[in-house]
Amino acid sequence: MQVTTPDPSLSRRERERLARRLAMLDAALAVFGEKGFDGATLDEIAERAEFGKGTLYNYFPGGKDELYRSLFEERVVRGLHEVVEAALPPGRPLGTPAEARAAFHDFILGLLEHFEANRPVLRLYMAEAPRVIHDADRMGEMIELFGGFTRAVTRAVERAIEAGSLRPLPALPVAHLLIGNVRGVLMAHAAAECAPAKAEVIGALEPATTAALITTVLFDGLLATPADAPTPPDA
Amino acid sequence: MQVTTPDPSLSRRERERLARRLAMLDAALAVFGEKGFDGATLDEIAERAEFGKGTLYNYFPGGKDELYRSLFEERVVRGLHEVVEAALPPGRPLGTPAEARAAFHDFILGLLEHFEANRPVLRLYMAEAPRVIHDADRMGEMIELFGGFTRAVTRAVERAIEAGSLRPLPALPVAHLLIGNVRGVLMAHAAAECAPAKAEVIGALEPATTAALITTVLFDGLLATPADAPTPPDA
DNA sequence: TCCCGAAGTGACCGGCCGGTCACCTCTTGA
DNA sequence: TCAAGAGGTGACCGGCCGGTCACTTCGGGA
Repeated sequence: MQVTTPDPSLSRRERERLARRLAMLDAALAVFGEKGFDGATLDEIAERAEFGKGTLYNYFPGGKDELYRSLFEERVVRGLHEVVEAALPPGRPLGTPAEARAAFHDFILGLLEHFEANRPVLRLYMAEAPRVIHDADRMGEMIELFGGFTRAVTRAVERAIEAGSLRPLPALPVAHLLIGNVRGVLMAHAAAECAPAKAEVIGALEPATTAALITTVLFDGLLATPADAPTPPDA
Repeated sequence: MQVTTPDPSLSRRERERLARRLAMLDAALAVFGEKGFDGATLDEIAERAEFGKGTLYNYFPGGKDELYRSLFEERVVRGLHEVVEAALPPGRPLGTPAEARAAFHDFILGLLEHFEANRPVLRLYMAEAPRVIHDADRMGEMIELFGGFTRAVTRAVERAIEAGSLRPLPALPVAHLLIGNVRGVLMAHAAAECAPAKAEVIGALEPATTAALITTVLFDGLLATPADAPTPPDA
């Protein structure tokens, strides 16, 4: 994640600044992820980033809030965008049911694998995003931040509906459902990781299996059909 | 809610004690719901409940934590149980696809209506439950608390699968998906209520419409079928 | 080599809040 | 009527943490 191409056009000074900024964001991600926004302390973030606390304010004058917002912009939301751009680019054909199914399956799997590989981001997303419910301004910002992602998914759903490969349902709520299903599974991941002793209540969670299940349920439906005997996509 | 049958078998003293306890829980629910666990102060809870702060410790010796846990047990989880008991009792027939569809539709609608009528509980559930990710012990308790609810839904799914009305998929993940879909919509409710200015990004949210949509997607699937023209269950 | 300013630092401050406890009040029962 | 104690109270305490700022360090140019 955050491949940080060194970009030789920058002066040494500038590159150093950028690297330090990233180190601070890394530390902040780790601490916010472990302790949550309120539980995290700037002292601990500064210590892990190996900078004095005062230096944090050079890079993030807005303090804790700005650190937090930057983390959401640069780690959480950017990751979501990368996944949707990879799996559902505007050019990807969705004209047949099989194409639509494959594309959304890739999207679901992409999300699962992305967060599998970025646990601290997952924890931040799962535990800290809902926090903003308590603050209308922050909630507004958050909706705006995630809006681009939701819109991209919605557009893909619209295209598939217009092409006749998906049922003519309202696209926005369908996109929400798609995303919500993955979010639910990711929440279970995070919970299982946090309390491994109770993990059996949650069930198996490999990305591939899970993506197959979600795709089956969402696209083919739960109801039994005559074609059921030759359809064993479960674990 | 919390109908609080006065129960004449109790002495006046005991009834008063119970009433005060409920008043405190009401106040705590309101404050936790508005400010979140960390943002809520015992002073404000005590003030709203019209008791001195010290009195809180007579009723909830464990302080803030116990108040919080009691709220989850007595408001959040109890509400979920009531919904599942009403819509998916062990005796309800699930033998045909139509029966299964109807039962789970009732369940989904029941959840939506329950939280529509209990906004503070909704806010607590949505914003504060994920907080426990940062604490393995609390997460364990929470999983245990919600376990009964999940198990009840899982059993209903199992019954429907055994009866042949649902596809033979693993029941537990399917139950998670069911619950997760509703949770996603409820999250959108909470978000829209918090930042009404941005609500258009989220879409319409009446319980009946939403329940119909979720049921259609989950049970019939998203893929277009030949029977699509005569199937307009959208808003 | 020395000077200067940009960058880094961490001790300190002020406010906040969970929890305590010495005091008060009000009921009860004799 | 009054004594006793159960129950209620809120001022206070101690610790914590976000944010500040006077001081130090460092690098680069003259």
